Amino acid sequence: MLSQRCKYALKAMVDLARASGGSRRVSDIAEQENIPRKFLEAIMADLKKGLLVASARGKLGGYRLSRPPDLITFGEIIRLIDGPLALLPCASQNFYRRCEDCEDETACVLRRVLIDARNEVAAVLDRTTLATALGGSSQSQFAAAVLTDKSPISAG
Amino acid sequence: MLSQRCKYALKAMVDLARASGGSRRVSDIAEQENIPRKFLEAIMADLKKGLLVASARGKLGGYRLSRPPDLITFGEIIRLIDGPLALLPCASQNFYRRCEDCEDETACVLRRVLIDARNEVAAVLDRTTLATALGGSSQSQFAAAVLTDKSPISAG
DNA sequence: TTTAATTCCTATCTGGTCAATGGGATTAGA
DNA sequence: TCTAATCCCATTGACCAGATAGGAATTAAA
Repeated sequence: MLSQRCKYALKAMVDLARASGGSRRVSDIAEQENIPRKFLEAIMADLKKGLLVASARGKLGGYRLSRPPDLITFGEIIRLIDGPLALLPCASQNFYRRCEDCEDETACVLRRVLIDARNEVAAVLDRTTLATALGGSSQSQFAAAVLTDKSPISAG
Repeated sequence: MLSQRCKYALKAMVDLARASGGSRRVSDIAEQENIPRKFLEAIMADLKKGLLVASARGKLGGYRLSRPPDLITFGEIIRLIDGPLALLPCASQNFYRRCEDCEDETACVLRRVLIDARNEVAAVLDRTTLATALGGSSQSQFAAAVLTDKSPISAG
C-alpha cells in the first residue's frame, strides 16, 4: 500500500498537470485536494528535491511541473516518495537489496513469482504518464520517442 | 512492500508445499528458512486461523497444508497476512474502502490508474499457486476446473 | 505413569516510521 | 514597507512491526 504522503504527492502532481504548465500555490492545491496544508508543503519539498517540480518564492510564488505532463510517469513519483514498486527488495530493479535470510537467491521460488508481479505493475505505472491519465491522447513527439526507445526511463 | 511477517508466511507455505502433504515442525521450518522460531509460531497461528494450514499438537505434532498446493495461491496468502494487493484501499476489490479526501471517486484519475495496476498484480498472484511456483506443471483436475471457472476463488 | 516434545496462549518491549503541526526565516512583488 | 508566498527546522503523538518471554495445554512414546 502507498503511504498517505505518496497518495497526496500523486494527487498534487495530477493537480499541477491540470494547470497545464501554470503555477499553483500550495494552499490552493491543499484546498482543492483536501490535503493538510503544512503537510503538503513538506511533500512539495520532496518533489522539488526529486526534480519533478520547480518553485517560485515570494508573492505570486508557487509550484509547477518541471517537465511536460507526458514525460512524468506515475512510477517515477511513487519511487521518489515511497521507494520500490516490488513486494520485496530482492525483487526490485531500482531498489534492489538482498534478503538476509535467503541462502541462494537464484533458486528462490518466491522471488521468481514476485519479480513477475513487480514487472506487471511496473509496466502499467511506467507506461502511464500524467498526460495519459488525464485522458489526453496527446502525447508529445519527444515523449513518444522516449517511450518507444530502450532508454533508461522506461526501465523499471 | 510486504511485511517481514508476510515474507516469512510465504516462505513457510512454500516449505510446507515441498513436504508434499506431510507434516513439519515449526522449529524445522524456522531453521531451514532462517526465521526466528517464536515469531514463526505466531505466523503459523495466523495461517491456521485463515484455514490455509492445519496442525497437530503434542509430540509428533506439526503443521501441514490444509489443501493441495495447486489450490493455494500466493494472492490468498498475502491477503490473509498483509491485506490488500492494491496500492490504495479505493482501488482494492477485497478490501475496498473509500478515500476520505476524494469528492467524486468515479471521476478520480488516480484511482483509475491504480485499479489497472492492481488488476495486473492480482492476475499474477491469483494465477500462481504453490504448485506452479515449485515448477510442478502437475495441476490437479479439481484445480484446473476451479481456476478456469468463474468461481469466487479467482476473483481479485 | 512419567517424560519429552510439540502447539498454543498472553503479555510485553523496543524501535522506528508515519502523519501532522508549529514557529519562524527568507524571498519577492505591489 | 507591507503582504503573501516558499522554505527550513524541530517536534509531537500515535501507532505498528518485529521480536521475545514464560508458561499452559496437549499428545505420543518410553
